[in-house]
Amino acid sequence: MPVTLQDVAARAGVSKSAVSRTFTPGASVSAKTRAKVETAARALGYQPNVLASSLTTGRTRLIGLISNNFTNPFFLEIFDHFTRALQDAGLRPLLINLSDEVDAGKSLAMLRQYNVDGVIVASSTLPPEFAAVFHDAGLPVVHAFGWSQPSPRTALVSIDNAEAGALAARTLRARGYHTVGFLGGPEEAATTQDRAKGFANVLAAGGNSPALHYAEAYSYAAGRAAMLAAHDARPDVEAWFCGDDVIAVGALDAAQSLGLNVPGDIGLLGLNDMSMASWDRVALTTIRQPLAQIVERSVDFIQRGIDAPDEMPGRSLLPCDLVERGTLRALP
Amino acid sequence: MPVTLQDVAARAGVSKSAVSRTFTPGASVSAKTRAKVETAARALGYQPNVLASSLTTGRTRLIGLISNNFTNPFFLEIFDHFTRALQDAGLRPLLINLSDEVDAGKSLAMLRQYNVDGVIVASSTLPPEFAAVFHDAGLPVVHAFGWSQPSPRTALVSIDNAEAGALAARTLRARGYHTVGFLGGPEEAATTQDRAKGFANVLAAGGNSPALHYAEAYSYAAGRAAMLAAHDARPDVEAWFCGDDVIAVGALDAAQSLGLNVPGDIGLLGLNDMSMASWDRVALTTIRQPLAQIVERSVDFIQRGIDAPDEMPGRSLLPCDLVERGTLRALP
DNA sequence: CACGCACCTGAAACCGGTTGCAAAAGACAC
DNA sequence: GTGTCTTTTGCAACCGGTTTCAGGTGCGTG
Repeated sequence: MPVTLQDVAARAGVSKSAVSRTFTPGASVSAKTRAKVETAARALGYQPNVLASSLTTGRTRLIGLISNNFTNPFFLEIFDHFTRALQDAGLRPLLINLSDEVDAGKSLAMLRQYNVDGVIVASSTLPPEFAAVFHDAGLPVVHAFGWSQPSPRTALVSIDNAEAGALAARTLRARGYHTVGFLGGPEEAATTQDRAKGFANVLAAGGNSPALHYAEAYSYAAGRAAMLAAHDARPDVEAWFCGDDVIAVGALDAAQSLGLNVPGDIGLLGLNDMSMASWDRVALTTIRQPLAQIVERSVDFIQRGIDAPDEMPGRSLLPCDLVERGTLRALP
Repeated sequence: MPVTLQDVAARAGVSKSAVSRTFTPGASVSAKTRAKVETAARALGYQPNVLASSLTTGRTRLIGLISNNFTNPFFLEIFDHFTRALQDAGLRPLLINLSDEVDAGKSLAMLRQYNVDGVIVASSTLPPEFAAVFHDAGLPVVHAFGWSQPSPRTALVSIDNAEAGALAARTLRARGYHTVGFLGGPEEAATTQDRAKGFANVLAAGGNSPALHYAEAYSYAAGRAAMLAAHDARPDVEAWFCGDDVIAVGALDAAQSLGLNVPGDIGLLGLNDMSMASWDRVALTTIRQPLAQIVERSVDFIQRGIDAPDEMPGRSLLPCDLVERGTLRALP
């Protein structure tokens, strides 16, 4: 049913090779045959079969997009940007949901069956070693939104998490909060540790140290539960830097249910600037991740990894900034 | 670098065919050769190349998952379910973001290059004709979350939108709201019209007709703007049935900014039951779409469409139910 | 007009599998 | 041990492309 190279060749009265070359940039075809082929192709509605050509070229233009974060609304924005950016680069995302799958080997097998040209791991909770598995299998990998310590071997695009933590600490201090805490995401995640470290370092300079609590997941429910526990343990904390926005919203509602006024009684600071943070009834003061740039850079790195596999994997830490809304008191 | 059928055959001391047959369910291989092949394959870490086999079988196990709704948080839940369900069925989603692309032909070309086995259109705003384009190209199509009038040719899984509208009307009436309105999503969408119709029909039975207003998109900002305009035009309306939850949240904040108390001064009813609807500070009363079942059924239909292309496309309208929260007054 | 050269072109091999076919091997009954 | 029937097996062709290679074409030049 679908029209093939052969069909076009027959109709144009040339060989398969001629047709193939017409569609291969940089191949040697005369203007005349090119014209003949193009007319025939148009008439037949010919679409080259990428999969068939991948057999010989070894390129599928397929990119595995892996994530385990399908409950965090910020990731819809991430997917939106990634799908567009990949499409614009002529690549196609094969979306892999790792939410219940912890085994990197298994997803590697899935992706190799499809000969993907590269892998983008979009997750702040998957460990660096996870991405390394793909690298060891000879695939270009970019870990986006991950940890920020020097990476073993894979490309990385992320904010500087320690710097984000530091920015959070400076922000809270500038607003006169003395006793502050970190209400982080999953404790074992490298990003969480990086943020905690940056946060604590700045406080240490002033002779303080933060209360540390962790939510079990990046979700509203986990954030709410963590805040209740954290406040119970440390009712003296005046402001919490939350692991991310969705945790912060959970914390916000927990505070409300405890009868605490935000930002009067307690301050909350998020991270990400997901779209809901700007809803009036949320109005979350937060640290913005430069989403578009992280995605753009990631796709750029993946392209480079494909074109020049032996080059050193890139590494890019982008700056964040503060978005002032209503959950921290104003600067004095 | 990657290990091929040939390598396994050589190591096992058998022909390529034997290896191929070992991995083809239902093929005729003796237990002895099967064992030899399996040991060799395991030792080499062999992964059959789906793409190569697709050349002869015509099956890629790739499914195009098309959506244009990357700003509506409910769709993250949809993607979560779809990716899992497809994975469980041994299929892989090729995610296509149509947000800026209106041309069905162009996305068809993209998908044909990859020989997808089928297409799932997950969108309430793309017109039925859009899905039909894929059908005409000979691809199994399922339109999920779409309109509910008899479909031209493609499979459809959705709620009964007219019935959802009717349920909304009955719900508002039972709570004593007299003058009510529909604050729909994009006016041209078939789903919007279906919901409006069902809503109006029930009211007509009581001799009433609803105020009708439409948001320009399924987004917070559009919902907020639409509510401001709608209230300006019809300040007498006591309760609005909103096109979906994210529009409803926009409306909720608009009401707040107008100094209206919800549900005291004005009632709001959503549709979808997205996760944020249950946030304390949202607490949206809404009509729940049976997300998991819609997805499950869609994947089932796609499988059937692949296995038996000539069968009539399926059609499934699933029931919704009311989730009572805080944006409508209680039953008397 | 013959020669050299750059440029095009088609035949054929190949990518990694599947499958129809005919021959080989086993199973079974006698 | 033989004949027949059923499995199992390998060969070779094929899926839809790409690419090497050798030969063909057209051109400018001496």
